[in-house]
Amino acid sequence: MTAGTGEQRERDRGFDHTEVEPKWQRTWDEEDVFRIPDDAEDPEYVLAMFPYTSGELHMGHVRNYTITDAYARFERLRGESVLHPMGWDSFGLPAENAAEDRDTNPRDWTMKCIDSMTEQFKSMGFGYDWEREVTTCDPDYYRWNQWLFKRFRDEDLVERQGAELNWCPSCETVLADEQVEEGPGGAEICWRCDTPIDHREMDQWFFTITDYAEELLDCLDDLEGWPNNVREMQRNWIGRQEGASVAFEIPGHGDVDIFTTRLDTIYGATYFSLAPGHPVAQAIAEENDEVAEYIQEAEHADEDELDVTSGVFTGEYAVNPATGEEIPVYVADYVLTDVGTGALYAVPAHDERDHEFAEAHDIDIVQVVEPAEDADVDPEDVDVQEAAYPEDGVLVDSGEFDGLTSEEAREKFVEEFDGEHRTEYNLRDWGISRQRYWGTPIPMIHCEECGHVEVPDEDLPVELPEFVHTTGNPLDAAEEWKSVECPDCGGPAERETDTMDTFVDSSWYFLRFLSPDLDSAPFDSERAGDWMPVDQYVGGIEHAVMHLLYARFFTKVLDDIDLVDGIREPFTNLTNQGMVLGADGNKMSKSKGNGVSPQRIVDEYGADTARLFIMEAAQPEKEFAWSPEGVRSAYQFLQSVHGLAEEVAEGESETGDADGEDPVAGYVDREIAATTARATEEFEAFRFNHALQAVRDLVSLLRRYHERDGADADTVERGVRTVAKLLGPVAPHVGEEVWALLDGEGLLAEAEWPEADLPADYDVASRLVENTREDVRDIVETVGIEDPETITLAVAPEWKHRAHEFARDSDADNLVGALMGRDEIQRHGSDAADFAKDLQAEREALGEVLAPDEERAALERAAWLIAEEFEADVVVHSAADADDDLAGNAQPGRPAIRIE
RNA sequence: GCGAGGGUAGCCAAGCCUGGAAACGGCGGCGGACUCAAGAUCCGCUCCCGUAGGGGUCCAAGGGUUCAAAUCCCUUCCCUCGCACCA
Repeated sequence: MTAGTGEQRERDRGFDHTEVEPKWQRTWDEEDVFRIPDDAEDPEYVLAMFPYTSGELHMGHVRNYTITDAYARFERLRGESVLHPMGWDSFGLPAENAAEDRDTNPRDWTMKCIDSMTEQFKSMGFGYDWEREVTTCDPDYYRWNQWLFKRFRDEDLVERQGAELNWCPSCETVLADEQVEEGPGGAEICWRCDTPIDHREMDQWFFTITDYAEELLDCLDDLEGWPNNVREMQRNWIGRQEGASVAFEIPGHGDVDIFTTRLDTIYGATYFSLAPGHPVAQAIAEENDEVAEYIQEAEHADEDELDVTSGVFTGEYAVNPATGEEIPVYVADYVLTDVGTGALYAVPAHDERDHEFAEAHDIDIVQVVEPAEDADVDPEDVDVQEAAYPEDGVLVDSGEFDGLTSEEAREKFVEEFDGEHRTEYNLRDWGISRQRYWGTPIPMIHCEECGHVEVPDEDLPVELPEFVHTTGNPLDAAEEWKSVECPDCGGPAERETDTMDTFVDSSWYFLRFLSPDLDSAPFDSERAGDWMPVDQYVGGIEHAVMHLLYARFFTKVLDDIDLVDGIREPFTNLTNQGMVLGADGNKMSKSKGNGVSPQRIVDEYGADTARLFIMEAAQPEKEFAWSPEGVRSAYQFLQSVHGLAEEVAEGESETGDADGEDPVAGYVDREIAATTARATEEFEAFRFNHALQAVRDLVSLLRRYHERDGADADTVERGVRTVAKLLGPVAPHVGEEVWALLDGEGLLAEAEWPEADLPADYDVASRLVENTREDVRDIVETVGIEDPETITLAVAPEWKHRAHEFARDSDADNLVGALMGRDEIQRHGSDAADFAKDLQAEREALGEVLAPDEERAALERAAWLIAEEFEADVVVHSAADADDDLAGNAQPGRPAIRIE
């Protein structure tokens, strides 16, 4: 930074953030402003997704945490108890990698990161109850992962399954399905390191989240405080399919269950297809080399390597229970082992993939459904030999069932062919085993004699041993730690060396915040019943499926084992904050060099500037680009507010017209009230940028008024105090500073939010004023009046207002007639007739207007703005005071204007 | 392909649910005030025409409902995101 630049000088005149910000941070801390006592009743629970302990706060974090901090502060000012805690998602592979790179161990590295991040959080002025800090890698935390694992096991929600699993060769661990992403060319890659994954057959610990699939899906409909896209992503992920299963006999191999959503097409089944992984396919392979070869090929092929129509005839035939016919059995790669039952009957006439396959293998195509009468397709135009007809319709060629609709047939056939209704889900059980060190040890022991034995509760936590540098899993290398006595038989046994997926940690951390030090249970159940669910949860969209689904699952289980009282969803309202892009509009990245470090901005401009800029830039869900001009503008605005406060504080507190009759002060007063109302509404709706815009407008007005001769000092001071409060949630340090300058009572952080009622007729009056100002400008401009001296405004006469009101309420067919039938109007002769016609023309669109005297008062309050703008005298007349020429032009809500 | 969300002035973007003013803001541009000047700040203007507040044309395109449509309904086109050999 160059000393002596214009900006530097500017800064010397205003407040110095490097001094002001730490001062207030210390004060809040000393005063315990953000503490929430355990006996608080149903506080507002405001939560941001806790950060992974990378050691560095980036812009995304700053945005995330500014949003929750602003909202928490806002709610606190409104008199709510607010729970706004922070913790550390501190287990995970990056710590191990960092330890390897730096010749240290994951614990020390993580703790250092936490220290440094805590500093950064504090320098941003985020108001957390640090007494409730939670750290997942602390044995006092993860012992409860272990305890919960055992309770889940009591409920039969833990299973040991052998399965083919996703293995990341770089991370040397398995990954959950949710942690596998699609890379270039359709390859499956690791979500962390983008390494293409392998598949390995391993024994793993699973949480049987599928037991909750139905509820997890159904409850999404009621999560109205969640964004639609997140709910939709979860619906997709859970993937419910309603269908039926029916058995087909393959002689020599018994009954094979199929799953279908189109049981109505069963008469059109012309072949049968097994997934390569299906047990019957495997059995056939043992005697059939061609099948064995194909299976081998299919299992090792990468995506896209096999043709979509690839498959092999097995030589076997399945019996169609509907027709009694024998249809050929194929093994085909397009049938997936883990979808449905891994077996299906194929109906080429009514399924596009089956059609394609049938054409390639020269299999019959038999139509059994045709368009219903009310369909937009003519049955004549359907040629299933050409293309499949996959829509529902009416059955044909289906024996005695011809004429049934598809829907009726699906229902009927379940009974008819001895099948059953069945619901399939895409969701798989949650494999939580990870072959890594830096995680929660799974509290199990393997005994040769007794098998899998739990570690007794009194031996929890199973703590991690010293970290050793090794290839593979350090827990495997920790021989001494590994070897234990079997709790059941006392014989020699070995500890489980897998640790838990770190998503276990984050599935209930929001509950630990309620009672972080409790050592008899993971959390205080009674308090959970009162304080949960989280009212506002803010975090990134990347957790739409994994974290948010797991946390929902945990919450439901915890309720079912009576640890929480009737709370079945953890997060009532969810907001996904948008991305902060680089100034060039691209995602911030090292390679593009467009990143902005929060620390640099805080050093240079202060936390308040960063916070204000971020909150002004866009609504929380929207992305926005970093803008140096925007940052500077935020900084200057804060300086300007502070400057105004200083001037107000220094000025002699003379009161202009102390009697409160000054119409200009009245105007400013109404604007103060209106801004408060507007800002309050916008804060509530999470549209901070709109609230801040209103505050900026008010500050401009206050400055303008303050600089005016005879301005009422009380009014200005009241205005600036209001600004301090409205700005406080977003720019808390400057807010406190301004508050203190004006001798505010106590701390701003603990002050009371201002009353927020919109002044009477505010909207109508301000529209009147705006329109009138625009009209004056329009006239001056169009006519080209060089230097106006007097601007006269005249309000419309009473009778026009009455006529207007009458027209608004009237539903008379002939409005002109109805109006002219009224004596008070009719006696104004042709003026009345003309006006009545005008009213008739726009009768349906007539807006609300003020009464004549209110209209006049509103114009008088605002006259100073016009006077200043044109450096002219402004006179406001009632209809009676104005000369007839002028008054005649006036309409309700539209005063007559004369400019001389 | 299925699903969700979108398309608003030169650019970004509010409004749409709950129909009623060429349509909030911001950026950029233009004019003015302040200044020796520049910057910053403040006040205006920024679809077209207009010497008294007027007229014309507007919210992806087309159609419909209505006294009245950016807003409601239908059709088409385009964009973004999620899911997908899902039986």
